Amino acid sequence: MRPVTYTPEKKLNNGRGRAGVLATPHGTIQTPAFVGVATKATVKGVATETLKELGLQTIIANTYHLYLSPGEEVVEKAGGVGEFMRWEGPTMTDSGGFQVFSLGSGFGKKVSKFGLHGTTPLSLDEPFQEGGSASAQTEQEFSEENGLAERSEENRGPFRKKNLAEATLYDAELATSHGKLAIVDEDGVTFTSHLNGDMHRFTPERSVEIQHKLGADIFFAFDECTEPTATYEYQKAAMERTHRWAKRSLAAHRQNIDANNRQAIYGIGQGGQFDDLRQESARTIGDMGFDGFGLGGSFSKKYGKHSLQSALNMLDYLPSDMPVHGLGVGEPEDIFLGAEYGVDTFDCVIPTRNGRSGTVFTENGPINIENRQFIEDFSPLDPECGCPVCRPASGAGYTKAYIHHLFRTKEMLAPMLASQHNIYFLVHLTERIRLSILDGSFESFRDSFLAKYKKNNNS
RNA sequence: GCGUCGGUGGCAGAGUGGUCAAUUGCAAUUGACUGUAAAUCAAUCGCCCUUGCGGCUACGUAGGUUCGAAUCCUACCCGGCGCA
Repeated sequence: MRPVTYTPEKKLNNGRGRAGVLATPHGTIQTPAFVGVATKATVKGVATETLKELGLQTIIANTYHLYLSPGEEVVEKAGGVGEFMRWEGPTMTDSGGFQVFSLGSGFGKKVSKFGLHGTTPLSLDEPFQEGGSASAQTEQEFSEENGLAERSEENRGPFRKKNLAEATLYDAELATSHGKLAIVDEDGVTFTSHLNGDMHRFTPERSVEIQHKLGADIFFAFDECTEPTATYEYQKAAMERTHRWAKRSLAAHRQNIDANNRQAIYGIGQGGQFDDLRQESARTIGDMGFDGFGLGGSFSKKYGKHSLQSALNMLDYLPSDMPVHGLGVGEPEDIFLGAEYGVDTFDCVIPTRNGRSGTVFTENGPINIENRQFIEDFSPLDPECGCPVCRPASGAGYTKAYIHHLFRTKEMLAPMLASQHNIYFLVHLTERIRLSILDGSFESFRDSFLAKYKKNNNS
């Protein structure tokens, strides 16, 4: 018996979307469900005991970030990521593959033909022919977008001699180039920080090893998330590499009997915006024997409106009843879309990231609570919301004017309240979608919700 | 009263003859954010408009020097400090 099993309860007429139950060693998840993002073993701004109050059933932490700090051994000693943060429910960890994308695109990701034991290091300045850089974004552009100051804190990880040694073996020049690149090779990925010179290396086996120590109920195979705008050739190469890594991730997991009894591994499908690649990826990953499937990619609006839609078609080629997780899918419209196509669980930073910058979800579309117009608005964030911020058990909820004031005065309670409200909003939206699937009203619920939600912002 | 230093856009504070409608920070206005290098980032921020290497008004007030002044000179007003 596998540690995580999925049981569908009811399907939509399209034969794709469904409601079901995902059973894990730490409890069941009623799906579709929204998963809280706890990258560094904390949902930013929300105390663990509050998470349940918001309706979250599960959280997902990040391998790369916990490896950097406090280190996977510490988390293991703490009893696993769930125990570490005193979360009693089901947990997930992401593999760190996304960092190949987010760090790599920032630094001008390069792909090396030479593996760990290659004799001739690839010149850092030389464009790689087999697909080339996945990103046209320059380092300078990146700096302007992201701000240098924030990087140093994020990258201030423990210095690891072992990784430096590996990386040095891999490419001596990297040590003195101050890590302007994330370098992908057949064996894995070398990450470097140009601010502090730290080097880190992930391979599928290493990612799985770390995730075993993190101990989540569900974890992901190490993949390469690509820039959605990358060329067909690159997407294909990255996808095939991801498939090879998936096989290795799975093998590494199956070797560990103990972990096999306690943890489930999901394989991640890629393919960018190309239907044939997506199809191939679903078939390949679906046939490998994973416990579940991760819909990989990056579906930010800036990459076009229908990138998610086309990626979702790949789910048709998976074994039926294989649980599906939508990685980084969380805009209300996208949750509807995902649920319609059979995504069971969704994780997304958007409730907390947007919450921290003052964007608040409401039934009538998102608002920016910092805007001047709310200075004397004494109504709740969303009149129809039942969250602890809008409607605490003790009485009247917080008003827009109050939260507006908290943001204006930079009080730490401001992003906390906004994040909590946003999490509740998405959790309960997903829950209502689940209920609508169960009672057969999905389409009408979707249409009425979106009509209202999009009325004031036709995005 | 004498001496001295200083009065710059909402605030703080650069600039000290032309490339200054004026660096920068804060505030303000708006926008962005989809497996978190994010309690972050971006744009705008004197007035007018045909939005342009455009016009106008501006650097305490009033004059002056100069082809040209926020920048130099004179007087006055105001403020800090020192001495009476």
